[in-house]
Amino acid sequence: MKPEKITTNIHFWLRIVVAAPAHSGIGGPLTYRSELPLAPGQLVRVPLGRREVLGVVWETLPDSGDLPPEQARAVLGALEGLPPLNATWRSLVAFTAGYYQRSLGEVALAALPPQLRELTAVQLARRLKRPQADTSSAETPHAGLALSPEQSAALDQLAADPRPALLFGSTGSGKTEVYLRAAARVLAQDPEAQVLVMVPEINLTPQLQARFEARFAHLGRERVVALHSGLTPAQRLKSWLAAHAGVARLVLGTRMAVLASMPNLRLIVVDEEHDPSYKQQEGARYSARDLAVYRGRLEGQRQAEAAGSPQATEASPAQGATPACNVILGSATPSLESWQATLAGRYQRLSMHERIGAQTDDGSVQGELPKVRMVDMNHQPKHCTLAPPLLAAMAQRIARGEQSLIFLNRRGYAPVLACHDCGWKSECPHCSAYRVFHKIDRTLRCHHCGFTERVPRACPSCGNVDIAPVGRGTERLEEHLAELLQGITRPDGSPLVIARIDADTTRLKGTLESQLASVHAGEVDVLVGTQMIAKGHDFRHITLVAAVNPDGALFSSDFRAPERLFGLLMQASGRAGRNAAQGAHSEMWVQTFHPEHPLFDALQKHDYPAFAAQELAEREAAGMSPFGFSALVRAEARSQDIAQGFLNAAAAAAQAQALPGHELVTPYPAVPMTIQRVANIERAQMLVESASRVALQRFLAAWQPVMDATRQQAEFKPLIRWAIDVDPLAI
DNA sequence: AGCACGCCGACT
DNA sequence: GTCGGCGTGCTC
Repeated sequence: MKPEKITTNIHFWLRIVVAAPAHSGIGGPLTYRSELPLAPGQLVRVPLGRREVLGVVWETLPDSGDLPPEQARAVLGALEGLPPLNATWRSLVAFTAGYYQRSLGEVALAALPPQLRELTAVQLARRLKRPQADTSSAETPHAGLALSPEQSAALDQLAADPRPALLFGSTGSGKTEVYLRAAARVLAQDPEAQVLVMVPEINLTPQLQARFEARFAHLGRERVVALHSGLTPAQRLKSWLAAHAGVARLVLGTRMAVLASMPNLRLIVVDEEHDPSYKQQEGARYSARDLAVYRGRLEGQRQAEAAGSPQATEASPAQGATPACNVILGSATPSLESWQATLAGRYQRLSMHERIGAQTDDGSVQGELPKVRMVDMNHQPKHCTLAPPLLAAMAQRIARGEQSLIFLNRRGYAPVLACHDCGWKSECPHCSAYRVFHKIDRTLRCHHCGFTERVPRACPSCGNVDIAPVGRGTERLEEHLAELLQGITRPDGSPLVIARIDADTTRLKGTLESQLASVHAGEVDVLVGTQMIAKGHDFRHITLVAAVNPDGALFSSDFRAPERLFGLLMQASGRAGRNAAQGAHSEMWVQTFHPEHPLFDALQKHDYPAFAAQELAEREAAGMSPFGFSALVRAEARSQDIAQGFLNAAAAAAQAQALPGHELVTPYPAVPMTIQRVANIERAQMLVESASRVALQRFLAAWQPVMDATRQQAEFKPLIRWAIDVDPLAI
């Protein structure tokens, strides 16, 4: 870069972060100069190469530092009217970048709404000038129904104890009401306070948003905003700006919301905290739940400091409020990490187990948990998909005008198409996986790379026309059920209706909503679906839930599979009988070849603590999370040799150089990933374990440059990419 | 990540 | 003769 002439001798030196990945050589902030003083946290436009990019001022310098002054380029301008991102936000970003091994800029810029990068000064000014939200009306929030003793106790404990709280409450125990009350209390105590509520999926935001908006209508319009990737860029910018300006009092969002700028954040709620969606699966692979806990601590520290120092009053006018930012993690089946934290005393546990009837509309009281019935498939007719007793139970429900929900975690018609003559199977030519047979459009589809072909009329290998589907997906189950239940009628004599909900039937926007609506309206007698219907949807008239084939998770190589299965089954059983009148005869059916498995025993008793105790004992013995810490390094190349070779070479280099922390860290040899090849790319991974989180962190930080250097070696040039996943969900 | 520059194949 | 493929390299 040609040195630019410096036209004035008054300048300020700044370190500014820009969006560049860690391996680009500019992982940290870059030095710029400015004629105007700029504060840390200011958003600025800066020249980078030949483009203009958005940056965040990270720190101010007394001089140009180690960079020759003439090489520093001038800041083009600050984004006028935007208050700087505060120190807490910057600490949170710095922690995230460090912990998850990404560059500061990557995390910082990814946390800002994308539209902010393109906006001109004029456009931004217009955005900021928009009428602010109304001032709060004097109207008091409605008194609401009386809380249950458990709910009151939970709220009291929350106010008294600053530790993160695990709100352990079964489906229907009224966790949402606790969130609402806790939020209401914080918002009422401090007119500036903000609350962040996170949910695992975008699907779940509209209903919850409606509920929060109704409850907080007295605060004025636009005080409740949503923040998730389903918003248009303009909406997302609007919500973000409202949160950043402190106008939005309540932000409801998905995992991305944990990095939203909220200058007066006083409460964070993570609903369904065990949900794997909170772990970002690309870019900076952070866990929004873990960051929420960290952020709560940071915000609490900031407020404690603010309360203690005299000059802080301007920033925080709150009087008499407790200097803390509560974090509530809610779940009926907590992650074992959070559960263990309550056992160790790092989190407080708030338990709620009475089932409360619908709070708002029908005013019904106590519901009962459904009875869990295990079906031993060893004692059922061979090769039957649905056991006769289950079918009989379903038929009964239909005749009574009640609904059934049947789970099968496998979409499509059949997972494989096979030739019985020569043994051909519908493998994907680009992946190490089978293509799934979709009967509806007669295609073979690869669920990994998307490769789709019409079903061949005869075996492509031997020409035999006798090729047949093997196994069952939701599509085939739906078809099968129609045959098995043929002739069964509803109370009014009309034929039964079977519907299916999975990723295939809801591809079009809005179809999920309309399908759910028809279930709610009672138009459907039997609903077949994948786990997407287990989450959040409150089906009042379902009195039977069945899991057709949950065995896969019992002996999976993925150590978290049992935890997920237990959660899914508990959640599924919670779908049944939320209507108190029907609760008494609601049932959860589980078909299994392993009825003696302790997981099912705990399930039958609805006993999460027993299940957690079993799992934790196993995890502790194996040194796995939450008793040990791990990271995965993944590499992709055209050949396994290159991908694995790179990982092994990088590990060898780390060993040779005795990187900090190495004596407490164990890298395992590189292995192919479970699905070894996707879209013709070979994938390998290396597990790195340690009993010490700190040692693992130090090791990874030091290892990154070593990996960069390894990458530069000629033999690893063909490597496509590599990435570190800290605290991976699955190994 | 962008976005250059740079050196080899089929087209107005 | 140029348009354009993506390999390599740099950005305060």
